[in-house]
Amino acid sequence: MLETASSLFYRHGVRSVGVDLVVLEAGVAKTSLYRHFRTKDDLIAAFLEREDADFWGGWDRVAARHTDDPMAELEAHLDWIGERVARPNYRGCPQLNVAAEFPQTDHPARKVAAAHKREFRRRLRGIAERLGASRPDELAGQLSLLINGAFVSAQVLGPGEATPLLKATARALIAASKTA
Amino acid sequence: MLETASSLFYRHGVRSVGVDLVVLEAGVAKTSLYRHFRTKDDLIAAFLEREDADFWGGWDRVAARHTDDPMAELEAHLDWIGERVARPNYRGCPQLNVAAEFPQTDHPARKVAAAHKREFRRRLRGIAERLGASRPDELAGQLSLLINGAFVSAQVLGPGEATPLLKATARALIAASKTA
DNA sequence: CACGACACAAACAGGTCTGTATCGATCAGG
DNA sequence: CCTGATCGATACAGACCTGTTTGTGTCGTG
Repeated sequence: MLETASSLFYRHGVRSVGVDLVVLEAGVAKTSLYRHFRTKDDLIAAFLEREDADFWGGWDRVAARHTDDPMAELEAHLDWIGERVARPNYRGCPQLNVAAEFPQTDHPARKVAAAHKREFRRRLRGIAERLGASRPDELAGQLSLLINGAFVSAQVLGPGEATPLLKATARALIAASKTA
Repeated sequence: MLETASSLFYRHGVRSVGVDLVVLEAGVAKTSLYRHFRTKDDLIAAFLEREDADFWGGWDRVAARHTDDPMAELEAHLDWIGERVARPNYRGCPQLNVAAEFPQTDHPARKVAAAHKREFRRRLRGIAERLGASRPDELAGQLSLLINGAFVSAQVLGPGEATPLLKATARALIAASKTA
């Protein structure tokens, strides 16, 4: 059920998918949905938590293959992210999409999204430290801007452009982070 | 009327603002609104066109002060953008927000947003060429990712962090664009 | 077998949405 | 002063939304 809702929410946007469509597509009764999720807002938050877990699952799988080489790890992450962004049905980062759909920062889903982006920057800072950047938090911020930019720029990027652009940019930023 | 609609749309999101609220706030009749805009979708497209014109108005005003120094022009743009992003009521780039709210790429407002982002990259390429980058289109793509990333990362950036982060990143990218 | 927890189905309540229709007021030009 | 165009106000149509209620079935466990 949550999987069906997640797929619908991601493809068509959270606000344009009603609970009636979710229960129809999932083949469950509306009472069942409301037993597991108190409100639709809770369902949206659960959707983002699921996406969050999926994202870090993929991240950790990549990171585990490069425990001793932070540069290789970062490039592997950018490969993976660039490939995902270039997919034909890519519709942007779900966390950013939901944040754009709900301006209220106290919405339960917004809290999930904010935590996700904080964690994202935290992990980038870890890599920046291991890379020996002189100001790791600055490098993490730069990489965070870069990758979030890629998430929202899929439409304007040419096919296959994302990955090389991400990697070239990251290399330039890392080189600069050591000289200063 | 369009100004009222634009303010409401930007602050609360397009989908959560109904035409009834627009006409109430604008002090006009709904018949008048529908005389000037055939549908709400047309009103949304007009909202983005207005934002587009405003954005390039500000851009051109900045550019006019630095016609002979592309580096100074870019830094001035980043100053202006960073300041805007750091404002307390900043709610992201309206073009990106609407794109996130409407997955259908054939929505009239999506066409305005796509054209805006193409124009954005086109102008950045002009600056990259004048800067003497060896691959100006690549540098423009990098700067485009960077700035769009800043647009969506306002929530996660610390106060006053945006501008120095943007400028430091741009300098690193420009330095790298000349050596390669 | 019996019971309780959970499932589906379907109707409903109360509200909101876009877009239209109707009516009266105002105002400018001939 | 008359006519026509534009405006505001209001009610309405028809659809959609979230969430609840009611009733019926079904399954696993004691």
